[in-house]
Amino acid sequence: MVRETNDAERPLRADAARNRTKILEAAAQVFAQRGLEATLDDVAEAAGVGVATVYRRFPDKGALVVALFEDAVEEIAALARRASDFEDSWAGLTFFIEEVLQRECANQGLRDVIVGSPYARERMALAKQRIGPVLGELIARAQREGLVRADLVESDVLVIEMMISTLGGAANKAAPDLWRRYLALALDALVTRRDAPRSLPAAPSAEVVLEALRASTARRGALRA
Amino acid sequence: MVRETNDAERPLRADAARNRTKILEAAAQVFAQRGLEATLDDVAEAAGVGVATVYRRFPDKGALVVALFEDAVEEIAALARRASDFEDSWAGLTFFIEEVLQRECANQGLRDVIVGSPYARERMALAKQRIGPVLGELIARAQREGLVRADLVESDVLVIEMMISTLGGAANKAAPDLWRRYLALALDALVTRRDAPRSLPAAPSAEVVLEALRASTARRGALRA
DNA sequence: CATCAACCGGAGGCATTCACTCCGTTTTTA
DNA sequence: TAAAAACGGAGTGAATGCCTCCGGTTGATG
Repeated sequence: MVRETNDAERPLRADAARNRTKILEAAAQVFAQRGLEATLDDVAEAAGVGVATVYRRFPDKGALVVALFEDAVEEIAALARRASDFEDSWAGLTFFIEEVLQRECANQGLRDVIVGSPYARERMALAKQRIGPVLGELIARAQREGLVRADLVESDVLVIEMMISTLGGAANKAAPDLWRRYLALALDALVTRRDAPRSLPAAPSAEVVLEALRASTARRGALRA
Repeated sequence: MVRETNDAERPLRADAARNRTKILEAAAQVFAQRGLEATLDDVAEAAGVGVATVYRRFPDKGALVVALFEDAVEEIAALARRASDFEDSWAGLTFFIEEVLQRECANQGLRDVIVGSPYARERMALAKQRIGPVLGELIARAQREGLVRADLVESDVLVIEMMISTLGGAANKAAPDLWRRYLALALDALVTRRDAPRSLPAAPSAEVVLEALRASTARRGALRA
């Protein structure tokens, strides 16, 4: 799952290698749950390790983030290619949107990376350059076939995913599938025409939704006292 | 526009009253643009006044926020009532959503208040208790008339407004009307059935959109380096 | 089993941010 | 003109967060 020690260097001592793994696992867990705003101290604690040990393996927070998420980003690029191979372009498009959204909602850290965290900014910019055209072509095909509204633009998809994942990630504990409701709603907006609306996954109680709402906008300072 | 000095107290000195006004105006401006995460030091500077002067007039940040936004919140409650008076329930609903959204997008501070900033939390909770039923009834009426999808729920409206205003507020400088595009999209999702999609306000360049995206999720730490 | 490089932990260092206060000076009012 | 009111902005204290230092421990090696 994670690349072993650098190729040209002598292997790590057994305990060091063990700790490196523990760190990556803990980081995956912590960043997924709390996003990149989690501290390396948090990661260290979750790994049952001192902070210094983390910094001994990874020069800084950004390095750890990149190590953790480059696979995930790669996977998204692969999803775009798979989506564009669908016979049914609309199915391909929804496939892509849903798969990405699911990953973003399950993983706040991934979402931060995608939306442009400076910890992995240019890495992500590169990926976007590859994904963009593929996605754009898929949309164009769906439009040619009259399945998707003609005025839809590639960046709309990004925006929609960002809007939904903001809520989805925050709601994760109380209502892990809340995002599916708004995905369904969004998809209904993308088609050229429809008769009956597709059925929506059930909404949780208003309290849960409101709480998710608040959590999702937690720009510090604005929302914490 | 803003209430004068407290009723029972002796009137402020001329310069003090003048400054109080300048502070409120500056705060309105600053909070609108940058949200409640703006500092009282920022407000003071914008007002051309020392921080102490701000604190002399308002015991703390929360007091200033409440003084600034209670009218705006009240106005939203009024909008809900006006909306429910519409003959055409769908028109009423879209009226409400659009008016609120416009205010939220033009005013990040208002958005923070609505979404649950602790600076005005219970104030807002009270307002929601009044607005909720009115909005709920309006939705129910539109559903009875077959205009709005049957599975729409009151909190959905809140969620949609929050999702769009997140983006809209952030995009304010580069693309002040970007939110209208996603509002149009969202409305297309709410109706029971439609043939042609309503036309969408034009999308700005992808760069602008991406930048807005990034700005809108600026949870500090996750996105600032 | 002895040696020592590699590794470990976690207490700080350092820089930043932000709400709020203190106090010597200035302005208003009576 | 003098006292009361108000002023400004440097300063305080409390977080927060990235990262480092260093005295002690542990694992590979002969």
